Formats: sequence, structure tokens, C-alpha cells
Amino acid sequence: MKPALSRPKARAALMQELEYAVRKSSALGVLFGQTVANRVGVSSSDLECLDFLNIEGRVTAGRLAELTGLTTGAITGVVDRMEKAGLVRRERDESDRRKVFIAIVPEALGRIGRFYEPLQKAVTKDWEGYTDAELKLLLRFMTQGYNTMLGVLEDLKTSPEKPQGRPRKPARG
Amino acid sequence: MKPALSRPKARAALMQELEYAVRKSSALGVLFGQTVANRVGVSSSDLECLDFLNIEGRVTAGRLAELTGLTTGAITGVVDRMEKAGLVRRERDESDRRKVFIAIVPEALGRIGRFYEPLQKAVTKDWEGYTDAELKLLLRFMTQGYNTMLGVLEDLKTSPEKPQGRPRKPARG
DNA sequence: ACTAATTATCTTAGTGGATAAGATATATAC
DNA sequence: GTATATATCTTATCCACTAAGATAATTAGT
Repeated sequence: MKPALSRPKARAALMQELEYAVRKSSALGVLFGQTVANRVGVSSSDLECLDFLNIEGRVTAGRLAELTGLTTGAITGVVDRMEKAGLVRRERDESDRRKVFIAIVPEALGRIGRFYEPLQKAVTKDWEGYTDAELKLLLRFMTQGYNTMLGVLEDLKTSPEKPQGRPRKPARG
Repeated sequence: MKPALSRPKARAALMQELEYAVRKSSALGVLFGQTVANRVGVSSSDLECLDFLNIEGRVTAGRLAELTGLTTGAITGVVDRMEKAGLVRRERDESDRRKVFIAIVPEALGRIGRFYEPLQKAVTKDWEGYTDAELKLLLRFMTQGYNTMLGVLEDLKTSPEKPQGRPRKPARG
């Protein structure tokens, strides 16, 4: 009955609260993305691609498909729309002319970043309330979470159960 | 030229790293959700609704529309699909018979939770490596982030610029 | 060098899920 | 007791996605 180090009841409750907070934030993040996409005038998927392009630099169409979980055919549509909107550019690889790199048009960065700026400013202000040591802990927490999620996702994708090999929906036609 | 307390260069870099980590995690979270939805056999939106139902308990169709950013018409479709799949149940409010509460079918909880379990287990294990004080800091961090994002989102939705009042896409027909 | 196999993207047909507008049903206000 | 507001559902229409295969370029085998 006696707890070992700290009261385990409180600790379990703390973890549950943290989990709840993470889940709520995650859900809100999705909604935020949808709202920004709406404001920028592109679909959620399109904005997701733009974010990846921003993070990873210019990437090929195929890599974008991997990153988003869409088929390459869908990516063609995504890039078509965004290219027409002047947000990205197709650049053929000269050494392997099958490959098509997608790159953000520099001017578009501001056009999109504009909508993230208020969040970034608010968040930066929040974070100024933390010490360096605390920020380091937060970074460790986020990095660890990312890696853990990545590992579990890989298992989830490769685990058997359900036919497999099918990108998204149950077969129909 | 002399920094006040800690080296500001390092601090700025730390914040940038943290921002990068948050963005990557957020993007991965979206992908994770898509993958789970695929496994459960429902669409991303459907799973998003299930998550909200799990968080908020049983809610009305209209509230679900607010929470997800979908129109009420779309929610009707979401609930139709999930009800047919045996995941949720419609329950009319007896005191206000216009309202329809959506509730998760208890048996379905396990059917969905099954796919989140590996992540939850892995994350819990990670978190055991933190002290109570650290977990409290992490909770504060997440809660603060949630509230900040909520505020910015509200501004983003109500700010002028672009006609407004339009749930998602630019008008077309 | 020529053919086959592989890789990367694009094209086409078909479908599901979204919006927008309005219908239906119930509740509240004057 | 009629009008207005609220909550969900219905219908028509449209867009973006998947699946399958076409096209184009690279690599491997003989």
C-alpha cells in the first residue's frame, strides 16, 4: 500500500492529464490547419504538402506522396493546383529526368507564413517564460514523442491483419 | 554585445529547434490519424469525430459540426456511416426533441482503442522516464499551447479579410 | 547495343464525401 | 396563435481521392 518514491496515484493522474492535453492539442492542430488552408485558399492536403516542402526543402513528387500518405496520382493533382496558384514550381532533375522536384515559390512563403505568424508570435511569447533548461526538456519531450510515434506508425503500417498493400480505402469496384 | 543572462544565440536556436520538433510531430500526428482511420475502416473525418466523442463524451450533431469544422450536412453523413458500422448511436434528447446526441457504442471503444494501444503503451513508457516535476512542466507546456492556439484560431476565424461566413472552400458554382 | 525490367510521374475512370441551399420538425417569443 | 429561431436531415452538385494503367526515363542482362 505504501508508494515507493512519490505517490503513484497522483503520478498516474498526472500522466492521464498529460495524455488528455496532448490529444486535445493534436485535435485542435488539425482544426487550425483546416482553417489556415481555408484562408490561404487551398485544400488541407495542399497545405500539408506545403508544410512538408517548408520542412524538407524541395522534394520529389514521389517523396511527397510518401510523406502525406497520398497516391502519386493524387499528388499530381495537388501539385497541379498549387502550381496554377503560383505557390510551387516543378523542377525536373537533370541527372534523372524521370524525377520531378517540387519547390515552393519564394514569394509564396510570405503569402502562407502570414497566417502562421500570429500563432508563432504567441507561442514564442509563451516560450520566453521558460528557462533554457526547461526548453531543453521540452525539446527532448517533443523529439522523443516524434520518434516513438514514428516507430509505432511503422509497425502499424507493416503489421498484418487487413489484407495490406492498399493505401487507403477498402476495395469497392 | 554582451548577453544579459544566458547566451541569447543558443536560446533562439533552441526555440527554433523546439518549433521544428512541434511542427514535425504535428504533421506526423495527422499521418498517424489517417493510418489508424484506414485500419479501423473509416474515413479520417469519421475518426476525428470518434476522437471528439471520446474526449467530450456524447455530444449533439451540431456541436460535432463545430468541433470538426464540417457542415451539419456533412455530419449527418458521418453519423450515418458510423451508425451503420455500429460505432455510434443516435439518441434524441427527450427535453428538446430537435437535438440528436451522438454516443459511442461501448463495444466499439475497444475496437478503436486497439489501434491506439501500441502508441499509448510506448508513450507511457517514455513518460516514466520523467520526474513528477518534469511531467508537471510538460502538462503546463501542453495546456498553455492549447489555450494559445485556441485564442489565435478564434482570431483567425473572426478576423475580416476574405468575405467570411463560409465554412471551407472558395465558392465555385 | 538491344531488349527486359524497374522506377517515377502522369492520365483516366469511377466514387466517396464535402458544400450549399433548402426542407422538415421542434421550440421559443411576441 | 402566428412568427421566428434552432437543430438536423435531404438533395443536387462538385472536387479530390483511389486504382489501374499509360508514358517516359533509367538500369540490368545478354
